[in-house]
Amino acid sequence: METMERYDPQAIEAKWQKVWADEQSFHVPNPEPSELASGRLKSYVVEMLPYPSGDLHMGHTLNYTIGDVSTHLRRRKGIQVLRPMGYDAFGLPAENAAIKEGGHPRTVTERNIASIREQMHRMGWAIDWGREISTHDPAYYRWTQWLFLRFYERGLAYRKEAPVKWCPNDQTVLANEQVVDGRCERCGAEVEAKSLTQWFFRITDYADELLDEMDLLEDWPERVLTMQRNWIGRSAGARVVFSVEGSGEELPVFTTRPDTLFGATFFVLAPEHPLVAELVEGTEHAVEVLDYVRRTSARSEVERAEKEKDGVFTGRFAVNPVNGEPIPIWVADYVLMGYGTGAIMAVPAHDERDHAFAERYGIDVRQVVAPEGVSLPESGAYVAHSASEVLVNSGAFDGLPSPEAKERIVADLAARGLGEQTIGYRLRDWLFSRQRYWGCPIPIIHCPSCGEVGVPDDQLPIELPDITEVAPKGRSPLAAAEDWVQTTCPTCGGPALRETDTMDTFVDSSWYFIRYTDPANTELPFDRPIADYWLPVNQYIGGIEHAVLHLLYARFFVKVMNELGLCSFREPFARLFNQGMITAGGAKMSKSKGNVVNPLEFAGRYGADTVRLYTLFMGPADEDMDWQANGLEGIWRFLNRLWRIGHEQAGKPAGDPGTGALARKAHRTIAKVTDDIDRRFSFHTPIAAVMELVNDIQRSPADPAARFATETAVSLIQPYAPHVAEEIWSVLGEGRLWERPWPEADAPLLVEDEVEIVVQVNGKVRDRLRVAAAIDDEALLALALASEKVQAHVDGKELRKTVVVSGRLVSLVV
RNA sequence: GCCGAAGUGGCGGAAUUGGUAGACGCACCGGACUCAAAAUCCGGCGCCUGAAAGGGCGUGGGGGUUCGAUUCCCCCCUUCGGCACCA
Repeated sequence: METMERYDPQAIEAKWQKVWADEQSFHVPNPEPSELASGRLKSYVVEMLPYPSGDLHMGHTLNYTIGDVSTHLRRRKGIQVLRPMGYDAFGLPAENAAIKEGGHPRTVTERNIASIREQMHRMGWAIDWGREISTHDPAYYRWTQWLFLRFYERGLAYRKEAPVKWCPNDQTVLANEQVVDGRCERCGAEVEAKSLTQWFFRITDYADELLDEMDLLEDWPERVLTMQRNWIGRSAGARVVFSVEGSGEELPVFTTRPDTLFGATFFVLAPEHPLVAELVEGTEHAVEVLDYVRRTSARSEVERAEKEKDGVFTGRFAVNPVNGEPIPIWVADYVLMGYGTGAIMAVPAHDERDHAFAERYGIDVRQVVAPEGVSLPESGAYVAHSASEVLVNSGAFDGLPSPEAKERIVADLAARGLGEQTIGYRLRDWLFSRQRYWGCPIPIIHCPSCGEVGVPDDQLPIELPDITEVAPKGRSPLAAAEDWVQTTCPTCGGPALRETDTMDTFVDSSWYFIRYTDPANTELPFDRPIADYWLPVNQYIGGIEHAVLHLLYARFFVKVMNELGLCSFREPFARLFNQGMITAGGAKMSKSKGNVVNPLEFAGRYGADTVRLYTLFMGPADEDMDWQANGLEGIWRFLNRLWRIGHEQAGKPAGDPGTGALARKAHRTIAKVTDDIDRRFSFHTPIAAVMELVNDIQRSPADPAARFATETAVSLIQPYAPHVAEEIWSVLGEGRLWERPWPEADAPLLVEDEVEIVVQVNGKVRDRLRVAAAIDDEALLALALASEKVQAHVDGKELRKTVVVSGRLVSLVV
């Protein structure tokens, strides 16, 4: 036998990567204005852009290989596919690295970008490099600032003093979404409560749209939608106005149980409630109450939640609007200022927390709803509410079912101006200002006479000044750049100061997927017709960790951009795929644990194709997977086998494959691979299917369909392993594989002409018969009954029932 | 506590609409080739029982529906994820 070149992934991969780079094979130009409505098949595939940490990790490899498979498949189906890449370049890691090294964050970031770009090329991903963007580039953040100003003009970005979460380690405030179990999402430090003046986006104005417009999404994982729903936390209830006895001052509360109003036996204010100090001023309770408020503010969130419920009496009373009854007003930290009105009516008979509190302080418990027909137990009984209950002890409302009572009581209050139906949300406004250097400057000027003034558009971008001391000190390091801070007011021309906080990086990443469509635009963030042509994103791919961060913010941004007339779509991402996490030894990979697996290391040993295939072969891409390096061997063997078979078959004439078993297998494989990737988003099962096909070819290399089957296998594996597939194709097929049409299965050949039929007796498999697929049910039943193995179990017993499923089985009951 | 997802050989996993459980791969065992090794190829590989043919059991546990259940229903256990003093 002639000697054959060995499979040498390093040489092959370098060769094809050079071709793709030189020819810009994956560059997709925007359509001309006249082509926008051409009805041409197009698709927009975006993967969450990487934070340029310098090293490509397994998460990137999985993410971008999924995107690559989707992209190649769509492209070869004749669809014009946009698939760009960029860098989420602002943020703490680069800044912290720079502080450690003594360099500038920009230097560190740009070095990392160069490195990660190089590694992406090395993996052979089919990216349109002509649209590369980076969020730290003034040409990009100019438009982040421009968008901020549009939000600001509409009152959707505002500054206020509020209780906020502060990370003592990162020396900056955090958004609610960045606090996990009372800790900083990034560094794990326990967050502190502070009251500071900060910038917010009014995302709460969009709570209903963020919930209701989930209907516009084509296909998102249910778990992400559930997390967003939980996060927004919409609940229907009522606003009921109590008043302070004596002063008449209004004390509105939010409740989901207005039917229990007659059971309110006390009233509670959050310690941060603005009326607390006023209520106790000059009374004997003042010292104790103010002391309690001080102690509470020193407690962390976690501490507050875990300790036993406590509180103090203010000495004042609130008037219950349903019966005029005065009830004592307490201050307790189990009531949160951030939800509802920061005040509650407490109904200890029907709320566990209120009950615990009442027990501790000896407050009355008054039952006001009970299961229908049940006579009232002695006073003080605690009843958890159940499905069907009627009111008791509630004056004119006694006997009414709870749901009806809710409406009637609120209607009654509304008539007196003391209540209304309303909706409560858990979602808070998005706190986006940060006291750090390496972020997008907020384009605002503070003028002693004009107040807060937006920077005029023609002065954008407000560039981040170069400063040497970027370490955080609890206020923005930018404040130290005096030449930069000192400016003139655009309105009055007088001396003024620049805003020194920077934006959260989640602002940068809330619109980048639109910038890709028009990355060089110097007039606008993007051209509306072009953006409308490509968006919404047909396939968005990324990690689950952004379920309520980036994915919620980006949806909010797009809704506002839509209302600003910048685009006509309401949702950014039609379909979302969340890939699982790749762990090492069952644990999340991290530098501190020293268990980081570097894909490039394995690409150096086996080639990028093997690494790409293996990351997808490990398991379902949307589940977590543990990295087992020895599994790579199986993929390596498979590619070597494909290589050998490809070269063997290349020496044979390409005759008629016929309609034999191997030809049929090839067609079935085409159908399965296409369906699995396209419809099921199953990326690992197609690999197994192609392996099966290759195993079959190996068993019968002289089959008339062997060459066709080999071409098919190479063609089907191309989206996963584009280099080796291309190389084999160059000796086996015509043209360039990445430009070849995706194979189509021949429907008649998908049907087997002979099938295996299972015969069950009383539910147990007793025989398997090979029969013609076209056999009719009667003949099949006769054949089954004729089987010796079957007869051994039927054995003269009475046949009670027979079931024949054509092409599958015969089931006999005796 | 509430919500969601999952539990299948030694391991990763497959079984798409209720119809052959364990595809494909790893590991392991045996064989061929080789002076030998590597590579490659062929075969075996759920558990129990049996010389074999076969038989029994088997998809976290228990029940149910069905001719037939990994798949549907009920109860329970475990793991993971989210939310959590949200009134």
